[in-house]
Amino acid sequence: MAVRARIIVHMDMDAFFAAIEQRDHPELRGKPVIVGARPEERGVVATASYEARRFGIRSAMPSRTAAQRCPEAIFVAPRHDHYEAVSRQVMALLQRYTPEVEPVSIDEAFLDVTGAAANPEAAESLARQIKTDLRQDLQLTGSIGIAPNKFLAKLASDLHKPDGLTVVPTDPEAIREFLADLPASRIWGVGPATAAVLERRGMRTIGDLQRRPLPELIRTLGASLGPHVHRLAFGLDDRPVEPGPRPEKSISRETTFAHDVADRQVLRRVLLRLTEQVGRRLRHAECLAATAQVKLRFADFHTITRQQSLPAPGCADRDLLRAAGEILDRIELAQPVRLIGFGVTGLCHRDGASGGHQLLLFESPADAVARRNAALDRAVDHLRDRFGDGILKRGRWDDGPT
DNA sequence: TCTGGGGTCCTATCTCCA
DNA sequence: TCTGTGGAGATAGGACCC
Repeated sequence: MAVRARIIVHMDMDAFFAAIEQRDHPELRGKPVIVGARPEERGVVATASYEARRFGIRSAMPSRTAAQRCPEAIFVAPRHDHYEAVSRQVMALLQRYTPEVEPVSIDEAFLDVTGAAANPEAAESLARQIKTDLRQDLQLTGSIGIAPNKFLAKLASDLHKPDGLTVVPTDPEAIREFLADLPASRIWGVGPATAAVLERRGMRTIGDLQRRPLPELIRTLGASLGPHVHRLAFGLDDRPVEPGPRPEKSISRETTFAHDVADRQVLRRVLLRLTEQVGRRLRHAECLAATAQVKLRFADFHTITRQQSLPAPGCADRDLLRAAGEILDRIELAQPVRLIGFGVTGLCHRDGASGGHQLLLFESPADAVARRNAALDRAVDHLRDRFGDGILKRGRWDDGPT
């Protein structure tokens, strides 16, 4: 019996953050709205409304440039917690149609509707119903692509934004034609650096890639990226839709200074705050981390990361702070710093452990200290959850909070 | 123009150890 | 005891994505 082709839907919300702000604040509707840093700050545009995009404003553009291009633009500070709550509503809405929903980011998801729709026509009608529900229930719009696989569905959802619906043909020859004229950079994994390498070898469009043999792409892009790009150029992609949230693999926090900082004590103070924020998120996620990492970006934009393994996987502020401090002390500050960050990787779930330290029948003095520190961290987290970050401040780098 | 923040994945290199 | 080798893990950085 022949296996029926899969039907994959990709749903991508239109100008998500800006659309939520315009929905919640009617006075912003029809106006150029920019969610992101204010123009006088060092920062960029997170999302621009379609009215702002008409002025050439795009995500990741410096806010200062955006203000120059559109002086009447209204800048709004991002409300990430709110956008995440709306995102959960969107994902719940999609779950009405199939349990096979894979959230890809805060504003997009893949759905495998092979079981829910008998054919592409039925999938198209299902997609129209999703768009109607989004508009009626959440007063938001999204663009949808329907295709035999994830790569093509994502490509299709982007072709007719905003509020678009694009169906990709299923016939391989038609797929090849559909892709041929698109720039090579439309392939997942081909960013500016790889696109430049391809361009230097005369490969500008996906059609150019289709005409090159696999060994040439492997020579050009390597043993991993070469075959990946070759398959996608022909629209071949067998990655399954994986429902449910993805497990976290790292947690980090970073901040860019308004003015570059050369004072090591200032860097330590900021690093302390970032480390505590990461520790709190780690404990909320009930995870332990194996590795701590400090990131510095210097005035000339050169960026370095330095990491070290923790003595044992943990989530206690004291352990994270010790590692962060040791890493920072090892770094020579040849020039002022514009960005500092702290992160943890090598995460594992804290199954059955108490604050990262197993409860023991006969507790050693070190275990007792660790247990008391874990209890202290939990108490501090609880207070900060209720009253905000400013409620407690650590007295010294290696102190408990006071 | 002057370049955020939070992630994932891949690769190269180094170090340690058997 | 010394040397060579290969694998595993740690580390650093680059590219990419939203």
